[in-house]
Amino acid sequence: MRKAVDTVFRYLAVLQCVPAHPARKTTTRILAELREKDPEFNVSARSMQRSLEQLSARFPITCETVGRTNHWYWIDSHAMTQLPAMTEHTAFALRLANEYLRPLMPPATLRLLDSYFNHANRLLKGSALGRWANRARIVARGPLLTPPPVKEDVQRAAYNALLNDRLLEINYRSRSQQRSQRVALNPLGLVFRETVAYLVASAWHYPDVRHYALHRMSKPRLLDQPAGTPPGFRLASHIRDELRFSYPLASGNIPLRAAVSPEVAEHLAERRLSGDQRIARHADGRIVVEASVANTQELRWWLLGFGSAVEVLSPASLREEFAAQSRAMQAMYETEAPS
Amino acid sequence: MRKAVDTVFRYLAVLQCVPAHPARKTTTRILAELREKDPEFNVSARSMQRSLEQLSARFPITCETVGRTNHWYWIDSHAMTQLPAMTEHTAFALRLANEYLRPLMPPATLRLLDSYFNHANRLLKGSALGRWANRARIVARGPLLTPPPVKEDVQRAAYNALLNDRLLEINYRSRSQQRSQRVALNPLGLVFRETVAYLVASAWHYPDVRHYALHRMSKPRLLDQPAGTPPGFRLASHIRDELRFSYPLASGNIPLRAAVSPEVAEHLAERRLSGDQRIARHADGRIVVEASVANTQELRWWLLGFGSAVEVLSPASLREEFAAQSRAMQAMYETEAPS
DNA sequence: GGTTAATACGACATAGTGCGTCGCATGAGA
DNA sequence: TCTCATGCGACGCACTATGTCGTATTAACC
Repeated sequence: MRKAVDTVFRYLAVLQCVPAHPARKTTTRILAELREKDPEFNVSARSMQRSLEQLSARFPITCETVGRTNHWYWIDSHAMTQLPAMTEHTAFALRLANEYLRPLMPPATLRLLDSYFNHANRLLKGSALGRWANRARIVARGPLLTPPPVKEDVQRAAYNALLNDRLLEINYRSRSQQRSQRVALNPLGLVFRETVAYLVASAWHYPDVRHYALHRMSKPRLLDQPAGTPPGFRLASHIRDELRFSYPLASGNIPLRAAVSPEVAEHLAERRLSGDQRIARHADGRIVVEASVANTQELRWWLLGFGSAVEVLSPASLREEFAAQSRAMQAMYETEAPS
Repeated sequence: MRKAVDTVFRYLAVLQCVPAHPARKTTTRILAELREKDPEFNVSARSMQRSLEQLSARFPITCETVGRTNHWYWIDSHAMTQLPAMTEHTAFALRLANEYLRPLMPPATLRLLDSYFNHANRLLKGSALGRWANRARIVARGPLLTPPPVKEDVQRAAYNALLNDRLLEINYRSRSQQRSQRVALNPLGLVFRETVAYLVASAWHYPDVRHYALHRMSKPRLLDQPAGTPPGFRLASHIRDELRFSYPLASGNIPLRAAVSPEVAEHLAERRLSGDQRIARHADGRIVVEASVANTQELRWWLLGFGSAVEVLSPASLREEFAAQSRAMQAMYETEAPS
């Protein structure tokens, strides 16, 4: 039964089945995959050949003829079409997302999303929204840190190794040693800390689990040997243990009480620290914030950043930490600056 | 003249032209838009009606008949197809992006991107990558602040007003006043500060430009009157001026010199403060970082967050600021905590 | 309330095209 | 050299997409 809608449907399925550039599929493979996915895919091989040929006239797909068989692929993965089409609002949101993510994500990971951002930009360029570049600004916290560049092949290999549970052989240039060293890693997880991506892995024979920054890797090679997970390994608990000293992620919450300046109170009135946050204005003019928050290092950073605009009242242990911190700082700054 | 496979591609064009749910287009509008885009779109209106009806049988599009005219739209914006299909790596990157953005973006803006994230999640669910939820973690800086919810209609109206240069009438509940007030705003720009979105606008007759938080708006109504931009207004300079006290974005860079702990040095070795950052290890064991950085409030927050692990050496003015800050903190904490 | 414009939709005839089938050419592997 | 797999040209037919016309319904306007 030949209906144009069916044809459209089928063509879309074909287009979705054709892979993006580095990969490719033969005509018969595409047909087989589609037949398997949808049993009512009753077209002859000839029709499939014709479909692909037709589609290649209007979409950026081509075939490379090796021998007698055609291998199909998308030429330009940046040329993207989607149904339904992206709206201007969504395009704008994507543009914002891009700006937000740029200082946070490893560049190689971000590059995977480039086609989306490009698509959004192309859409906005034509419309009145194009001016929005000058009409929206993101005021970020913290300075813009420059993310270290990760080699694209390293990123791909690391993701693949983790995905397929395979050993990953790389040159690793650790911070302490100048020269890089060839190691085979047993990938267990990925941790992103600000802009840096770390592969959580155990080196070849050794049982201990360590962190390897992706940007210090080079010359990746996927080994055929399957990787093994140490019994009982769980990424969440590993992070808690491994990063205990630098970034403790305590499980329990603590009841925080702090006196804050009007500016900070205003800040917190809009973005609450927790669901149960309460802000009370005392008789003496001080504003006290109460909230149960996770007892983390990040909390300390964040509170400390406000300086004298925030005074931790309780828990007593946290107050003592801050008192010690301020004593140390005061001692530091009261001496003359060394040249 | 009905050329070969034209029908099929025309149907595709129609599918791309039909908007996602909240929006909708009439049959004639779709025809007009397509005719304008592609001059060889010589089909009768009747054909277009038939096309849409046919497509609605296999694709999630429907029409709502208001009066005598049909308004078409995609039912389920979550059902998305993109060409070429999303790869697993990209899906994973999107998933990460989602996690990164959640604490940063206004929820309503984030919701515009939901279909992408959902699409990615659906893709990952089936594959081996599904486990990646337990294999990747983002270690963020700062506690998770709860973003204030923005009403969806407010967000849409605000974006539309800015896009079409139209006056926006809303109920605004300012922080100081309990009751909300009806105001007509002249939209000029959007500013995102942490998770809060502000509309930069001037109220009806008044010449001064102010910031209106989106989450304090309700009952939006787009007016037909065109909005006007004050002569010489530029968002970037406005932010610099308006936010001078809370978030100064000074234009010039300052040469920062700071003594840091080994941990902070390690941190900075990976994410550089600036392109010219240098880290020197002095004879007495102290590590000194030099970089030219923007002279902003965020820089102070960020440096202060490290507490006694960072000692600002120069510029002298900045060091004096930090010395004063630490004196104030010390004074604060050496007195007993008030109950 | 009457009139007009706009839109949707059913019916019908016809052209022309998508699809299956067949057969041949070509390249790879045994 | 033989065999198998794939691509591709050709052919014929069924069937569907399309334009046209007429009618029903609604909104808008005087």
